[in-house]
Amino acid sequence: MWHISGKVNKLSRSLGAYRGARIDDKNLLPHHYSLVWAICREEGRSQEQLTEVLCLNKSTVARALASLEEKGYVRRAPSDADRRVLLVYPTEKTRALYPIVRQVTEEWNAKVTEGISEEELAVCESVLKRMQQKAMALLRKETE
Amino acid sequence: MWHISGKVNKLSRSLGAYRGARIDDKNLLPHHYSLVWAICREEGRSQEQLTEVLCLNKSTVARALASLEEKGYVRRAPSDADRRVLLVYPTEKTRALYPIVRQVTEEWNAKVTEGISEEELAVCESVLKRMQQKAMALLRKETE
DNA sequence: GTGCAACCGTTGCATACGCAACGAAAGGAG
DNA sequence: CTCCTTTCGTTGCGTATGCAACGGTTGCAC
Repeated sequence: MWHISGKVNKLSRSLGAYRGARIDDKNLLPHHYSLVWAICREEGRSQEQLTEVLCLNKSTVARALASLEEKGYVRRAPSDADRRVLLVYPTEKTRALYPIVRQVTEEWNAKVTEGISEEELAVCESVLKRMQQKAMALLRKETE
Repeated sequence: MWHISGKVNKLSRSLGAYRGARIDDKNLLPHHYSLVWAICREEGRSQEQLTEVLCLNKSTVARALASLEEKGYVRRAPSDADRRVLLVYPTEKTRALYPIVRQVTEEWNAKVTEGISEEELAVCESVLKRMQQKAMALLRKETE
Protein backbone atom coordinates (compact mmCIF):
# COMPACT_ATOMS: atom_id res chain seq x y z
CA MET A 1 0.00 0.00 0.00
CA TRP A 2 2.92 2.34 0.61
CA HIS A 3 3.61 2.75 -3.10
CA ILE A 4 0.51 4.85 -3.61
CA SER A 5 2.46 7.99 -2.86
CA GLY A 6 4.04 8.16 -6.28
CA LYS A 7 0.70 7.83 -8.00
CA VAL A 8 -0.78 10.60 -5.94
CA ASN A 9 2.22 12.72 -6.64
CA LYS A 10 1.36 12.35 -10.30
CA LEU A 11 -2.22 13.28 -9.59
CA SER A 12 -1.04 16.43 -7.95
CA ARG A 13 1.14 17.42 -10.87
CA SER A 14 -1.64 16.69 -13.31
CA LEU A 15 -3.91 19.11 -11.49
CA GLY A 16 -1.16 21.70 -11.44
CA ALA A 17 -0.67 21.45 -15.18
CA TYR A 18 -4.40 21.52 -15.80
CA ARG A 19 -4.83 24.66 -13.76
CA GLY A 20 -1.78 26.25 -15.31
CA ALA A 21 -3.18 25.68 -18.79
CA ARG A 22 -6.61 27.19 -18.07
CA ILE A 23 -5.89 29.94 -15.59
CA ASP A 24 -4.31 32.91 -17.19
CA ASP A 25 -2.17 34.42 -14.50
CA LYS A 26 1.47 34.26 -15.29
CA ASN A 27 2.56 35.36 -11.84
CA LEU A 28 1.23 32.27 -10.14
CA LEU A 29 2.91 28.90 -10.12
CA PRO A 30 0.87 25.69 -10.14
CA HIS A 31 1.42 25.09 -6.45
CA HIS A 32 0.00 28.45 -5.54
CA TYR A 33 -3.50 27.68 -6.69
CA SER A 34 -4.10 25.38 -3.77
CA LEU A 35 -3.07 28.22 -1.55
CA VAL A 36 -5.43 30.64 -3.29
CA TRP A 37 -8.18 28.12 -2.84
CA ALA A 38 -7.48 27.67 0.86
CA ILE A 39 -7.19 31.38 1.54
CA CYS A 40 -10.36 32.43 -0.24
CA ARG A 41 -12.46 29.58 0.98
CA GLU A 42 -12.33 31.03 4.43
CA GLU A 43 -10.71 34.40 4.76
CA GLY A 44 -8.65 35.38 7.75
CA ARG A 45 -7.26 32.01 8.70
CA SER A 46 -3.95 31.83 10.52
CA GLN A 47 -0.89 30.37 8.87
CA GLU A 48 -1.11 27.56 11.37
CA GLN A 49 -4.57 26.67 10.13
CA LEU A 50 -3.41 26.82 6.55
CA THR A 51 -0.60 24.36 7.21
CA GLU A 52 -3.22 22.02 8.62
CA VAL A 53 -5.51 22.35 5.62
CA LEU A 54 -2.71 22.02 3.09
CA CYS A 55 -0.84 19.29 4.98
CA LEU A 56 2.42 21.15 4.60
CA ASN A 57 5.22 22.16 6.90
CA LYS A 58 4.83 25.57 8.45
CA SER A 59 8.03 26.84 6.88
CA THR A 60 6.79 25.93 3.42
CA VAL A 61 3.53 27.76 3.97
CA ALA A 62 5.29 30.77 5.45
CA ARG A 63 7.54 31.11 2.43
CA ALA A 64 4.76 30.63 -0.09
CA LEU A 65 2.67 33.26 1.65
CA ALA A 66 5.55 35.71 1.80
CA SER A 67 5.97 35.28 -1.93
CA LEU A 68 2.26 35.78 -2.58
CA GLU A 69 2.20 38.81 -0.36
CA GLU A 70 5.11 40.36 -2.20
CA LYS A 71 3.25 39.92 -5.47
CA GLY A 72 0.13 41.49 -4.04
CA TYR A 73 -2.05 38.40 -3.80
CA VAL A 74 -2.51 38.28 -0.06
CA ARG A 75 -2.32 40.52 2.97
CA ARG A 76 -1.18 39.33 6.38
CA ALA A 77 -2.06 41.01 9.65
CA PRO A 78 -1.24 40.04 13.22
CA SER A 79 -4.22 38.87 15.18
CA ASP A 80 -5.50 41.25 17.82
CA ALA A 81 -6.13 38.44 20.22
CA ASP A 82 -2.64 36.97 19.90
CA ARG A 83 0.09 38.97 18.25
CA ARG A 84 2.13 35.87 17.42
CA VAL A 85 -0.54 34.80 14.99
CA LEU A 86 -0.71 36.10 11.42
CA LEU A 87 -4.10 36.14 9.77
CA VAL A 88 -4.18 35.80 6.01
CA TYR A 89 -6.55 37.65 3.70
CA PRO A 90 -6.84 37.61 -0.09
CA THR A 91 -6.61 40.85 -2.05
CA GLU A 92 -9.19 41.85 -4.62
CA LYS A 93 -7.46 40.24 -7.54
CA THR A 94 -7.20 37.01 -5.62
CA ARG A 95 -10.89 37.12 -4.79
CA ALA A 96 -11.59 37.60 -8.46
CA LEU A 97 -9.44 34.59 -9.24
CA TYR A 98 -11.13 32.32 -6.77
CA PRO A 99 -14.23 31.35 -8.79
CA ILE A 100 -12.03 30.44 -11.72
CA VAL A 101 -9.75 28.32 -9.60
CA ARG A 102 -12.74 26.58 -8.13
CA GLN A 103 -14.34 25.94 -11.46
CA VAL A 104 -11.20 24.59 -13.07
CA THR A 105 -10.56 22.38 -10.08
CA GLU A 106 -14.08 21.00 -10.25
CA GLU A 107 -13.61 20.37 -13.93
CA TRP A 108 -10.41 18.44 -13.40
CA ASN A 109 -12.03 16.57 -10.57
CA ALA A 110 -14.93 15.50 -12.74
CA LYS A 111 -12.65 14.29 -15.51
CA VAL A 112 -10.34 12.35 -13.25
CA THR A 113 -13.09 10.66 -11.25
CA GLU A 114 -15.16 9.85 -14.31
CA GLY A 115 -16.48 6.33 -14.12
CA ILE A 116 -15.78 5.99 -10.43
CA SER A 117 -18.79 5.71 -8.18
CA GLU A 118 -19.50 8.05 -5.31
CA GLU A 119 -19.27 5.14 -2.96
CA GLU A 120 -15.85 4.08 -4.17
CA LEU A 121 -14.60 7.63 -3.82
CA ALA A 122 -15.95 7.86 -0.31
CA VAL A 123 -14.23 4.62 0.68
CA CYS A 124 -10.97 5.76 -0.83
CA GLU A 125 -11.06 9.07 0.94
CA SER A 126 -11.98 7.47 4.24
CA VAL A 127 -9.18 4.92 3.99
CA LEU A 128 -6.61 7.56 3.23
CA LYS A 129 -7.81 9.70 6.06
CA ARG A 130 -7.56 6.87 8.55
CA MET A 131 -4.17 5.82 7.27
CA GLN A 132 -2.88 9.33 7.53
CA GLN A 133 -4.05 9.65 11.09
CA LYS A 134 -2.37 6.40 12.05
CA ALA A 135 0.77 7.45 10.22
CA MET A 136 0.94 10.77 12.02
CA ALA A 137 0.48 9.03 15.36
CA LEU A 138 3.35 6.73 14.47
CA LEU A 139 5.48 9.65 13.44
CA ARG A 140 4.92 11.38 16.74
CA LYS A 141 5.76 8.21 18.64
CA GLU A 142 8.87 7.84 16.52
CA THR A 143 10.28 11.27 17.19
CA GLU A 144 9.61 11.59 20.88
CA MET B 1 -10.83 14.76 -4.00
CA TRP B 2 -7.77 16.67 -5.10
CA HIS B 3 -6.73 17.48 -1.55
CA ILE B 4 -5.68 13.91 -0.86
CA SER B 5 -2.20 14.65 -2.06
CA GLY B 6 -1.16 16.36 1.13
CA LYS B 7 -2.33 13.47 3.22
CA VAL B 8 -0.42 11.01 1.12
CA ASN B 9 2.61 13.21 1.35
CA LYS B 10 2.38 12.79 5.08
CA LEU B 11 2.03 9.04 4.69
CA SER B 12 5.18 9.00 2.68
CA ARG B 13 7.15 10.95 5.25
CA SER B 14 5.85 8.79 8.03
CA LEU B 15 7.18 5.70 6.28
CA GLY B 16 10.50 7.42 5.71
CA ALA B 17 10.84 8.27 9.39
CA TYR B 18 9.78 4.80 10.43
CA ARG B 19 12.37 3.20 8.19
CA GLY B 20 15.00 5.66 9.25
CA ALA B 21 14.41 4.82 12.91
CA ARG B 22 14.65 1.04 12.46
CA ILE B 23 17.19 0.60 9.71
CA ASP B 24 20.67 1.25 10.88
CA ASP B 25 22.48 2.54 7.85
CA LYS B 26 23.59 6.11 8.25
CA ASN B 27 24.59 6.47 4.62
CA LEU B 28 21.06 6.09 3.32
CA LEU B 29 18.44 8.81 3.39
CA PRO B 30 14.78 7.92 3.89
CA HIS B 31 13.94 8.34 0.23
CA HIS B 32 16.54 5.83 -0.78
CA TYR B 33 14.83 2.87 0.81
CA SER B 34 12.16 2.82 -1.83
CA LEU B 35 14.92 2.67 -4.38
CA VAL B 36 16.61 -0.21 -2.57
CA TRP B 37 13.31 -1.99 -2.51
CA ALA B 38 12.70 -1.51 -6.21
CA ILE B 39 16.21 -2.49 -7.20
CA CYS B 40 16.38 -5.68 -5.16
CA ARG B 41 12.89 -6.82 -5.91
CA GLU B 42 13.91 -7.47 -9.45
CA GLU B 43 17.56 -7.09 -10.20
CA GLY B 44 18.80 -5.73 -13.48
CA ARG B 45 16.00 -3.37 -14.31
CA SER B 46 16.70 -0.36 -16.48
CA GLN B 47 16.48 3.15 -15.09
CA GLU B 48 13.48 3.65 -17.33
CA GLN B 49 11.67 0.79 -15.65
CA LEU B 50 12.57 2.13 -12.24
CA THR B 51 11.09 5.53 -13.04
CA GLU B 52 7.90 3.72 -13.95
CA VAL B 53 7.81 1.70 -10.74
CA LEU B 54 8.65 4.64 -8.53
CA CYS B 55 6.48 7.15 -10.38
CA LEU B 56 9.31 9.63 -10.52
CA ASN B 57 10.90 11.76 -13.19
CA LYS B 58 13.82 10.14 -14.93
CA SER B 59 16.19 12.86 -13.83
CA THR B 60 15.34 12.29 -10.20
CA VAL B 61 15.96 8.57 -10.53
CA ALA B 62 19.19 9.13 -12.43
CA ARG B 63 20.57 11.38 -9.73
CA ALA B 64 19.51 9.13 -6.89
CA LEU B 65 21.13 6.15 -8.59
CA ALA B 66 24.32 8.06 -9.25
CA SER B 67 24.46 8.89 -5.58
CA LEU B 68 23.82 5.31 -4.53
CA GLU B 69 26.41 4.06 -6.98
CA GLU B 70 29.01 6.43 -5.61
CA LYS B 71 28.36 5.10 -2.12
CA GLY B 72 28.68 1.53 -3.30
CA TYR B 73 25.07 0.47 -3.04
CA VAL B 74 24.38 -0.23 -6.68
CA ARG B 75 26.21 -1.08 -9.87
CA ARG B 76 25.09 0.12 -13.28
CA ALA B 77 26.01 -1.57 -16.52
CA PRO B 78 25.00 -0.76 -20.09
CA SER B 79 22.71 -3.36 -21.61
CA ASP B 80 24.26 -5.58 -24.26
CA ALA B 81 21.15 -5.40 -26.35
CA ASP B 82 20.95 -1.61 -26.30
CA ARG B 83 23.91 0.38 -25.09
CA ARG B 84 21.79 3.42 -24.29
CA VAL B 85 20.12 1.48 -21.52
CA LEU B 86 21.66 1.20 -18.07
CA LEU B 87 20.77 -1.87 -16.06
CA VAL B 88 20.84 -1.49 -12.31
CA TYR B 89 22.08 -4.16 -9.88
CA PRO B 90 22.37 -4.09 -6.10
CA THR B 91 25.70 -4.77 -4.45
CA GLU B 92 26.11 -7.31 -1.69
CA LYS B 93 25.47 -4.89 1.13
CA THR B 94 22.31 -3.75 -0.56
CA ARG B 95 21.13 -7.34 -0.96
CA ALA B 96 21.77 -7.84 2.73
CA LEU B 97 19.70 -4.77 3.47
CA TYR B 98 16.74 -5.81 1.38
CA PRO B 99 15.08 -8.25 3.82
CA ILE B 100 15.25 -5.64 6.54
CA VAL B 101 13.75 -2.96 4.34
CA ARG B 102 11.00 -5.34 3.36
CA GLN B 103 10.25 -6.34 6.89
CA VAL B 104 10.18 -2.81 8.23
CA THR B 105 7.97 -1.73 5.38
CA GLU B 106 5.55 -4.56 6.05
CA GLU B 107 5.54 -3.63 9.69
CA TRP B 108 4.70 -0.01 8.98
CA ASN B 109 2.10 -1.14 6.50
CA ALA B 110 0.41 -3.35 9.06
CA LYS B 111 0.33 -0.59 11.64
CA VAL B 112 -1.04 2.04 9.30
CA THR B 113 -3.72 -0.15 7.77
CA GLU B 114 -4.80 -1.58 11.09
CA GLY B 115 -8.55 -1.70 11.36
CA ILE B 116 -9.07 -1.22 7.65
CA SER B 117 -10.55 -4.15 5.80
CA GLU B 118 -8.90 -5.83 2.85
CA GLU B 119 -11.81 -4.83 0.72
CA GLU B 120 -11.60 -1.19 1.61
CA LEU B 121 -7.91 -1.19 0.85
CA ALA B 122 -8.52 -2.83 -2.49
CA VAL B 123 -11.13 -0.24 -3.40
CA CYS B 124 -8.85 2.57 -2.37
CA GLU B 125 -5.96 1.26 -4.40
CA SER B 126 -8.14 0.65 -7.42
CA VAL B 127 -9.64 4.14 -7.28
CA LEU B 128 -6.24 5.77 -7.03
CA LYS B 129 -4.93 3.71 -9.89
CA ARG B 130 -7.79 4.68 -12.16
CA MET B 131 -7.55 8.32 -11.17
CA GLN B 132 -3.88 8.35 -11.86
CA GLN B 133 -4.36 6.85 -15.29
CA LYS B 134 -6.97 9.42 -16.17
CA ALA B 135 -4.78 12.17 -14.80
CA MET B 136 -1.82 11.10 -16.87
CA ALA B 137 -3.97 10.96 -19.98
CA LEU B 138 -5.12 14.50 -19.23
CA LEU B 139 -1.57 15.63 -18.69
CA ARG B 140 -0.49 14.27 -22.05
CA LYS B 141 -3.42 15.95 -23.76
CA GLU B 142 -2.54 19.17 -21.98
CA THR B 143 1.06 19.34 -23.05
CA GLU B 144 0.73 18.34 -26.68
C1' DG C 1 5.67 40.68 39.13
C1' DT C 2 9.08 37.06 37.64
C1' DG C 3 10.49 33.07 35.51
C1' DC C 4 9.60 29.36 32.57
C1' DA C 5 7.41 26.54 29.19
C1' DA C 6 4.65 26.41 25.14
C1' DC C 7 3.46 28.41 20.84
C1' DC C 8 3.68 30.83 16.13
C1' DG C 9 6.17 32.33 12.43
C1' DT C 10 10.95 32.99 10.14
C1' DT C 11 15.40 31.60 8.44
C1' DG C 12 19.58 28.64 7.27
C1' DC C 13 20.50 24.58 5.28
C1' DA C 14 20.24 20.35 2.70
C1' DT C 15 17.62 17.48 -0.30
C1' DA C 16 14.05 16.16 -3.67
C1' DC C 17 11.92 17.03 -7.78
C1' DG C 18 10.37 18.40 -12.47
C1' DC C 19 11.23 20.47 -16.90
C1' DA C 20 13.81 21.53 -20.82
C1' DA C 21 17.90 21.07 -23.42
C1' DC C 22 21.47 18.11 -24.63
C1' DG C 23 24.40 14.01 -26.27
C1' DA C 24 24.98 9.29 -27.40
C1' DA C 25 22.96 5.32 -29.39
C1' DA C 26 19.55 2.83 -32.14
C1' DG C 27 16.33 2.12 -35.83
C1' DG C 28 14.34 2.96 -39.91
C1' DA C 29 13.52 5.04 -44.92
C1' DG C 30 15.58 6.09 -49.01
C1' DC D 1 25.62 3.94 -46.40
C1' DT D 2 23.30 8.46 -44.99
C1' DC D 3 19.98 11.18 -42.95
C1' DC D 4 16.28 11.69 -39.87
C1' DT D 5 13.67 10.47 -35.94
C1' DT D 6 13.18 8.33 -31.67
C1' DT D 7 14.80 6.85 -27.27
C1' DC D 8 17.55 6.64 -22.80
C1' DG D 9 20.20 8.83 -19.61
C1' DT D 10 22.58 13.31 -17.94
C1' DT D 11 22.87 18.08 -16.65
C1' DG D 12 21.56 23.07 -15.68
C1' DC D 13 18.28 25.49 -13.47
C1' DG D 14 14.57 26.90 -10.56
C1' DT D 15 11.17 25.71 -7.11
C1' DA D 16 9.29 23.02 -3.24
C1' DT D 17 9.88 20.99 1.02
C1' DG D 18 11.26 19.39 5.67
C1' DC D 19 14.00 19.91 9.82
C1' DA D 20 16.28 22.30 13.30
C1' DA D 21 17.38 26.48 15.50
C1' DC D 22 15.95 31.00 16.65
C1' DG D 23 13.19 35.25 18.29
C1' DG D 24 9.21 37.37 19.73
C1' DT D 25 4.78 36.56 22.36
C1' DT D 26 1.75 34.51 25.45
C1' DG D 27 0.12 32.28 29.43
C1' DC D 28 0.80 29.86 33.61
C1' DA D 29 2.76 28.92 38.15
C1' DC D 30 4.62 30.76 42.04
